[in-house]
Amino acid sequence: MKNNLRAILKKADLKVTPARLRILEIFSLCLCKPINAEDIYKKLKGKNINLVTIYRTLSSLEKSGVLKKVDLRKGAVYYELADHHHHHVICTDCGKTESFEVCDIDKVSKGILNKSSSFKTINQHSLELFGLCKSCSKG
Amino acid sequence: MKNNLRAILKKADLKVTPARLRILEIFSLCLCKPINAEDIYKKLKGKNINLVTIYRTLSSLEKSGVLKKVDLRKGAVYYELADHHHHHVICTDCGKTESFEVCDIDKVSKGILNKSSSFKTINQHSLELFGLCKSCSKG
DNA sequence: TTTTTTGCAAAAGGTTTGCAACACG
DNA sequence: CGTGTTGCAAACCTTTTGCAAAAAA
Repeated sequence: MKNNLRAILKKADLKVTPARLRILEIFSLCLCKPINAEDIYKKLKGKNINLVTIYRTLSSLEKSGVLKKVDLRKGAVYYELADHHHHHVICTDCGKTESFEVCDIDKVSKGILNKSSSFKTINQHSLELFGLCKSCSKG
Repeated sequence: MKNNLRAILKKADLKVTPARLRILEIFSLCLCKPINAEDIYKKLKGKNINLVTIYRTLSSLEKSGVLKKVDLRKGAVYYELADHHHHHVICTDCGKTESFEVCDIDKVSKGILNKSSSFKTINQHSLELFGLCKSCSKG
């Protein structure tokens, strides 16, 4: 597993350092929901890793395509592994997050590009659904 | 037109004030692309309206459903009128923004709700496409 | 007149930057 | 050893908050 993480870093042209391994490890264990810099910082409490390093690592990993940003409308930037395409449903009350894989955006994108006079390519998209989970919609 | 704006504020249960009219006016003239607090502040330079007032107004207008937030991945919150449903294609290089109306998310949402054991309702969604415009993809 | 709204100053997040020390390859 | 990475402190930028003065209904 550790080797797997090393490989990811090498492929991304990033040097293998303890901080980066620890951060990547968190993402690989935490498949459930996107996390932000502060979340990671807390999980690494006592491991002597600076918040600044976390921000810088997140940024490098995003630029090299290992992580992607997710907008959860929470005032901080959240990230998750970019390894498989999916999206989220977020409870606007308690923040509960569920993911889903259905996504026809590529079709939509093609249609847009055909009609658009000014866009050439579309390579990313954000799609998040917001609503209420069963516990929060009671009452 | 001014009357139209007054009506919007009244319907939203917000008192009619010069600051709110000016801010709403900007949105009604600026149908093209989402704007943020700072943009509005600049457009109102010399009109003696405080940045704080702008933030508070944006917040009230969003809560009452007149405006909606748009995530353009730019580090600040952008808003636009919530009057008709559409989404955006954003150039990740120069920020050029185009909008489109096609959207089958409601179907997707229904599917998700049917399958989900923990979500009850979905009432909003974000969907933005990111890519390169023709000028930026040259070279 | 009562309740909101506004301005000002200040604080509060979240994120970025400069620079010297350190560590990977 | 050279270049990339880290820690620290400080800066930055966007947004929020407290409070008294001003304005809407």
